[in-house]
Amino acid sequence: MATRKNQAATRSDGDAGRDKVPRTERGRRTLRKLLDASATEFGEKGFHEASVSSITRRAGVALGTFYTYFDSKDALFRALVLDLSDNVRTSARSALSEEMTQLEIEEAALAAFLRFAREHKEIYRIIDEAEFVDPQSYRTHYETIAGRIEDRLARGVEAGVYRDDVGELEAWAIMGMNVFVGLRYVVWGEGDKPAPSAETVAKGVNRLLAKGIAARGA
Amino acid sequence: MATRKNQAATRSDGDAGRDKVPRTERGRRTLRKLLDASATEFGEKGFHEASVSSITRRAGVALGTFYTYFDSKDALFRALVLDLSDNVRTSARSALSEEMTQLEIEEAALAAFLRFAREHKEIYRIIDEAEFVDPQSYRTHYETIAGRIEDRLARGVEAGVYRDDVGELEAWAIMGMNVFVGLRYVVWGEGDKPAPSAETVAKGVNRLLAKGIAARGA
Amino acid sequence: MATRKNQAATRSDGDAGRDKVPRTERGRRTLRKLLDASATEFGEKGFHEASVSSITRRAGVALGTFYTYFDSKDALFRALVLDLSDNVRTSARSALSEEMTQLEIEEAALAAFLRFAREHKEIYRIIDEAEFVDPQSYRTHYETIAGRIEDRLARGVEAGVYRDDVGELEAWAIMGMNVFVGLRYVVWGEGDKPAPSAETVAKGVNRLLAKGIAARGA
Amino acid sequence: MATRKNQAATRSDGDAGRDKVPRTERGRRTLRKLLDASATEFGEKGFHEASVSSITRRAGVALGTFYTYFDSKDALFRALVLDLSDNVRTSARSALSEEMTQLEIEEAALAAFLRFAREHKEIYRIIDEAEFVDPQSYRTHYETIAGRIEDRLARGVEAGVYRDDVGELEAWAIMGMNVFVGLRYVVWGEGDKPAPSAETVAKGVNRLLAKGIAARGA
DNA sequence: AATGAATGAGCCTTCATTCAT
DNA sequence: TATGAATGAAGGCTCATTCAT
Repeated sequence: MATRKNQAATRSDGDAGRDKVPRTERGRRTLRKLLDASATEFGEKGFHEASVSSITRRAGVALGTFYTYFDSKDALFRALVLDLSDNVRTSARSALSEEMTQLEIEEAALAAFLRFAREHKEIYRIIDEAEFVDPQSYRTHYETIAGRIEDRLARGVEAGVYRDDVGELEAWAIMGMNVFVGLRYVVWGEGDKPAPSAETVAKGVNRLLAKGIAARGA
Repeated sequence: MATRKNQAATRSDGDAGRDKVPRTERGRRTLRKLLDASATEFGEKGFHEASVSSITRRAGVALGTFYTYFDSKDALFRALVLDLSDNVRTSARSALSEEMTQLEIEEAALAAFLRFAREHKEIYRIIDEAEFVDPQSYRTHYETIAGRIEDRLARGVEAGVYRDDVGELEAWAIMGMNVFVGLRYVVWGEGDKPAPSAETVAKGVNRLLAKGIAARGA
Repeated sequence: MATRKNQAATRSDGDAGRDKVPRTERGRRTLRKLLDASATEFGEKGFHEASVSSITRRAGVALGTFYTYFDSKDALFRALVLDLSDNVRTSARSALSEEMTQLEIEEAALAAFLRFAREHKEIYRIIDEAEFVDPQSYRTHYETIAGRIEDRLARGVEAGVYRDDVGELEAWAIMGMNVFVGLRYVVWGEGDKPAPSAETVAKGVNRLLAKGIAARGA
Repeated sequence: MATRKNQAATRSDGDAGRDKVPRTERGRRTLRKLLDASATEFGEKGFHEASVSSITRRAGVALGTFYTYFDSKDALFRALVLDLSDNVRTSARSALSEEMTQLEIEEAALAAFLRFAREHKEIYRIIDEAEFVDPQSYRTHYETIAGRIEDRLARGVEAGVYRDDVGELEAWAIMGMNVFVGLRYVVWGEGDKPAPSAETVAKGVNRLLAKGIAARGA
């Protein structure tokens, strides 16, 4: 059949499909509106329930305009995951300083993440759904973060403030703690009483991280 | 349910849609085939990519037969999440014994979970996707597990083996560690070298849990 | 991207994609209705203007029913071309008899084709459009017909009624004459005066075929 | 035009939509680029698969520029068909001379057409597709050619070199032969052995035309 | 209980054409 | 004249669910 190149042939991963870059100022503004609208839409409805037409409606542009900037709904989702990953990193990084001890850095990083998540609750749904929509970026997202934690641990070992056998396993454990306390205290909140502050939660986790839960004499 | 707003008038929430219980032996066998087939299908494809017709094809029954046993695709998914939650619990419970110390219990529980996940890798995808398909069962799943951990922590505090200020926060942190090391070492594996055993991973996490990562003198 | 197997991946020619065979009597009736409706629709509008929904409307079935029997609009078109090729052949064959001379056979074949085209004017549009929709079946259609004509010529040579150097070239020339007089006198007709009968046209072409147009003495 | 019923209110037939004539040298160059690009594009993809944006990309101009020169995709197609018809005629005419006999003229005309088609294979696809895109120009194209052949036949009759009952029917038959041997030997070629020359094919067809295929004594 | 044909709402994507600059 | 962003109607296809047998 030589007809229709029937709708988006499932893109093989090798094919980069770089989203089109706008050449005018107006184009840049439209692209921004689409990205913002889609973050909200995906956060509220999840990938499958989200619709391109609803996204363009939110953005206040015509349906077809979407395809001026993205090859497909999938492509937009991928762009968004990258964007959010970047934002998390930037936001965490700016909370750290050279004068902190390694444990303080770890605590500050968690607090920064929790504050970010408080402002961008949709990040949980979007990242989590990447497991199904784009497994590669899901895996990359967590491996990247674990890698950064592991690097920090290595510096702590070097500095003699951490046991010298901590490594990758601990990095993944720390990431898991951070993600789940964020889910519990930031995304789901308390229900009745006010949610504890990001700093309170971070301090509690940091205590466990530093000393464990065993009683002194045990 | 946040999925397809199908022709069927949205059922009011009160209507539990109890799945039909088969009355004959033949019926019981068909139901079992459907459940097994759907676990595989959902594990491989995720909820949205999975299709009822593919599930019935795997099960070797006609499409229409599905609706003799389940009200909807969603209902099947819900049943599956409950089933898996139960299985995880049973499997963990059987690994514990009265003679263990609290920390040993915690370690054994994690090891049991990792072994279970090794056999049922699909559990990650299925539970995770519940966040989108049936948020309530997703939340309930994790709250239930956290609750069980918290109970064990309370017993440890009572017994004087844990610091007396550990509680819910620590329970969620522990659950997060467990989930993420499972994701890293069981679901994703090593790539090159053989994945570490469930016991090795559990021991490593338990050390962090007991003593933290700070160096002795720090 | 692991999502939607995005609409009919352009089928590679190797993949047969056999249309689904109905298992019940009702199914056979529905399939027949769809084939008839699509012949009319394609004949009236051509492939691109034809729409699946219009075809199902004509057939009096629901849109989705179409996909119970065909993988795609393309697949239906392919099936139709085969069907028409078969019908042309059958109709021509039944007009021939063993007692005819080779030239009489050739004339009878053309007359039969013209009568068929008179009843099924859509065949021209459908076959012609295959050049664009499914080039392979277009080429196959004409090569098959030319092959049949060539075989008949060979028999005439053997019998000594044709010059002994006629062959493939003459076969294609004959097919071209037949197709174009069909287009002129059957499909387009006369406008004012009544169109000549199939037999009249066939006789005229046969005279050219037998003796050419040169004057006796020339 | 049988294509897209676009937003634009269907233009009444009276409005010829004369393509805009460029006033500057730069304009003339742009128009030429567009025409050349579209001949290639339509030849490669056919009308429906061809896209205005691909044509402008080939031509190296912006999308919007297209509408400076043509009212629509259809208008461009129509212009192209006329252009090709003209080219065929010019090319054939230049191959004929006053000294030739009528049969020699017929042979030379076919040879010239075949040579032209060899250089412009796209002509087949474009003319054929006119049947669907612009039926009027399709019909006109063939009626014009048949008319020219008929005129030549009349001259042959007058000169006494043709039987005196040849006329329109023979004209259409001749055109059909010419078109189909072109399709067979020029457009599709041989596959393995080199395609026969235009002259060889023309000579073969001319023999059939002059004397028919019946054996001498038959 | 089982079967499989039938239903139709829903949504992604294409692309000719318009328009503001 | 040229540019390229914006528009939106249109249509192919999917698949959960229903229904007649």
